[in-house]
Amino acid sequence: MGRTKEFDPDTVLRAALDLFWHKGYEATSIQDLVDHLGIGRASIYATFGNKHELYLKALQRYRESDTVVSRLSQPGSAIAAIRALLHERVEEILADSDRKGCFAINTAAECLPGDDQLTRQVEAAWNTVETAFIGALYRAQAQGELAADRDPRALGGFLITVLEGLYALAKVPDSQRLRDATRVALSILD
Amino acid sequence: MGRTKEFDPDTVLRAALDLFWHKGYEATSIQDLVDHLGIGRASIYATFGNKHELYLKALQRYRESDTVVSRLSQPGSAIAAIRALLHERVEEILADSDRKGCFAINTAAECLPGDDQLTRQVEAAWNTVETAFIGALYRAQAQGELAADRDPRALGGFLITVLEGLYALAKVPDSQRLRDATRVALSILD
DNA sequence: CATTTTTTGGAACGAAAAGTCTAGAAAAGA
DNA sequence: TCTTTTCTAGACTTTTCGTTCCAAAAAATG
Repeated sequence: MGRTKEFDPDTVLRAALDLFWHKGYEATSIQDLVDHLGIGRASIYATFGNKHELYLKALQRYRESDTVVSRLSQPGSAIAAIRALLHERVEEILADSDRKGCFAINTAAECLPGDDQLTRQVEAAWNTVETAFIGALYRAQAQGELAADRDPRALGGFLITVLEGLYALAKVPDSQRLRDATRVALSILD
Repeated sequence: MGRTKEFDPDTVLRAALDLFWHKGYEATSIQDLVDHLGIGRASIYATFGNKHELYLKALQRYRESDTVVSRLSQPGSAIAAIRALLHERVEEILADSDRKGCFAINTAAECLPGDDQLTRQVEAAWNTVETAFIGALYRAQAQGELAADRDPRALGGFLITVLEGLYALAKVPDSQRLRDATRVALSILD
């Protein structure tokens, strides 16, 4: 019983994520959200709580929609998957006229340290990605594509550092720099 | 003629930089600045203009105090200088209990794109660092420490990407990850 | 069809924001 | 020493912030 919502909460959350991603936490006002989400103030508060909770949920939504883990755990060559992922991400960055970068980095740079909940989310996000890299590298060793004396853990830490570096530089993208950096970084796997 | 300032503008600017670095642009209010700089509102506006101009000057001040260029152009082995710089920066990141990260990245993540003046400053900052890396790599080739068939430009782009990646991850520092990443990255120069 | 429950848009709230203004204090030059 | 000029502290203004409240509207149940 009772009236049903006129909107799809997940669609609205996705729109909120886009806005936060584009403008950052502090610079995005509730009025901005009202204007872009297509629903009223009261509906925002009733559905998502306050601004901070909404941002937190947007970050969770961002993490859920990230494809790194699935891309790296597909069957087939793990090394090829890593290479394809990095190249794909660089081209994505260069093609994005909005220059939004990585939502996790944007969050980290603006809100960390000092926000414990966001800190935990960002930490978890990066741990997830790093673990995916490490897992892929172990698979690569099993597949004989990575020498047994290489250290998957160290290489995983290296790869996420490079990936986040690329996303950091994405705010002022230079196609040659980003492609060169990717190529050099991947040569580590040869 | 006329009264003299009771404060040293550069000291105050440095303090403003510290505060912006710690809290970010939007989250730092003029009141915060008044409380921390030790001078009155009117003095802030009279000396530095509005908040945005003050932030811009703080960023310029940050760039001027950066030591990457001088560290990389010291006489002696250029490769050793690059290695020392990266290791030093990682230890600096790990030792910084404030977890402020890199002011340029923080600025880029929060204020770019959308602020043309800050964009130009961040772009110039990164170009300066990248150029310093490239110059050091050319010197390394001249010194016979880097093979002649390596591409200093591509390696320079790679090194700044790694450095900024390390700074991005500095918000949730993991000593093993950062040290591993640095070690792997520097193995490129072997 | 009526009742109940929840959503909805917009008005309203107090707090805090950025920036301005004014009165007085202090230093430099005559 | 007296005048002039600039600096300083804090009150003030206007706007915008995040959040709450309220009356009307609409869907689901009986």
